[in-house]
Amino acid sequence: MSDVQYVYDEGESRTLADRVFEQIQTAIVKGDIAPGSKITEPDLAKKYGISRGPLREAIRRLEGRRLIKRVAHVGARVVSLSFEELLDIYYVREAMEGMACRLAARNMTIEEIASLRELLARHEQASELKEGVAYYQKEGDLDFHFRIVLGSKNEKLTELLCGELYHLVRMYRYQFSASSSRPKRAFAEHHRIVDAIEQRDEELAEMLMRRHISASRKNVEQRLLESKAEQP
Amino acid sequence: MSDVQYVYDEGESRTLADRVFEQIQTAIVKGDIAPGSKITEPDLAKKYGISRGPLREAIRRLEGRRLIKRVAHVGARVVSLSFEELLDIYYVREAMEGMACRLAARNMTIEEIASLRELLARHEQASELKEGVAYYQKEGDLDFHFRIVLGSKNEKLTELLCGELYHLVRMYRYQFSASSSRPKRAFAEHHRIVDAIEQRDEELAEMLMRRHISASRKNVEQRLLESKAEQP
DNA sequence: TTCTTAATAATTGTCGACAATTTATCTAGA
DNA sequence: TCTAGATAAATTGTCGACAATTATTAAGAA
Repeated sequence: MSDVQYVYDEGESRTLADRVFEQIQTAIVKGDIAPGSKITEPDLAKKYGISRGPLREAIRRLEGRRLIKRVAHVGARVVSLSFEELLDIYYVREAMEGMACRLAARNMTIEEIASLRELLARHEQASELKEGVAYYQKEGDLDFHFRIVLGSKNEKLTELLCGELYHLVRMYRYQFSASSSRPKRAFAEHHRIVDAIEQRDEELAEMLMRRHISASRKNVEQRLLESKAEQP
Repeated sequence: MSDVQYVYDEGESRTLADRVFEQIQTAIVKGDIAPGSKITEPDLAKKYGISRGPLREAIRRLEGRRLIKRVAHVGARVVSLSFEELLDIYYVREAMEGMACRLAARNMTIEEIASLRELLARHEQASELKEGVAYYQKEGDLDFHFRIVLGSKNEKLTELLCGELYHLVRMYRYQFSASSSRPKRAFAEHHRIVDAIEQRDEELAEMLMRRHISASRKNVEQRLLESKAEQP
């Protein structure tokens, strides 16, 4: 009587290595494992209660996502964040999300566009309540960008942005608390972007998104200069 | 049948998993392992003369590079190539290499620019000899794009393009023999791009690169339509 | 025949042990 | 006291064995 085991779905039927991969990824992004710190296999294995086999597979995947760097026979370290890399990422985002926005203006359905507007409205409300700082800056803003990327209907674009770059973006936000400090203006820009998408104006949609991200970058650059002037 | 192939040492102190990773990657790109075919761990382990441990680590890295897709408890398959994905890749390249070209106009040294011109001259010669088909289409064209990406001095851009996307591009070229079939025009475009870089005209450099890649994409789209018209 | 189902084979997932290499520690000599 | 070399400890790399899951085959009933 081999009863089918539809119970026991607790953690889905993913593999140990898969789950640990995500756990470590989250830990790195949130800073629970400090940037630049060493990854010691026996320690981590003990911490997550698994053997080194699956752990090493997870580490190799993290390496592929460029969240850790490995040297043969020496070990792996969590990547360390630098201002230069942050700026590099902004340029990549400007290019890719600009293109995503162009394609979104071409391919998003009217339902998706309506849902996007709804999202903006919710953010606006939440940010009014909290004086436009907390919620918006953390995950809310990325939600908006996330949806536009999905709206491009371009799989490769989505993979590269959502599957790789956004983890780094979140990592910076968590640890540098790099909130854009210009929520009002950012909101206005978001609205104009949706307008352009709704009007199917690809050219304008791309341009507005690029300006939007470019403005964030300049903001960061500005603050970098100021902090350098303060304590040289 | 003790087929002891791939026993060349190279003397490098890399790890087994690292070497097998590259070997499999090359095999996939060149089509020695067919797209869509299943990756069976015991088979591959025997073929490369290693145990399943390092092999699995290599597979996890390939998974990260999106050259193979894995399903838990079922196995891994080499990605299968589709026309849609090829077009998706063109859009990503248009965006990212356009930005790379803009940054190259800003950051390339005059030595690098001179070297780039030299490369073009060499390609031109080689392609005249071979009637502008063979060498240029394979690796030569990618060399050009490769250098411009490096010239951007943007690490993230370089990682994403050279470390991930270009493998797929080469894979398509090898297996679809997707040579651009417009070598003369492509050459002219390359020259104008270098001109713009040399003049430090970021705006123009980006625009020309985008047009260049966009034209290739349209070329492919056109051929797709034709082949569909022939045998529907 | 065709579908269901049990038994079997093959493949993937996990583990612990051992080897190779690096890092840390300690002693000897100047 | 400091450096150099040797020794010891710790960490990474590799392997083979076993468990868990899935794919395949065979047999039987509608």
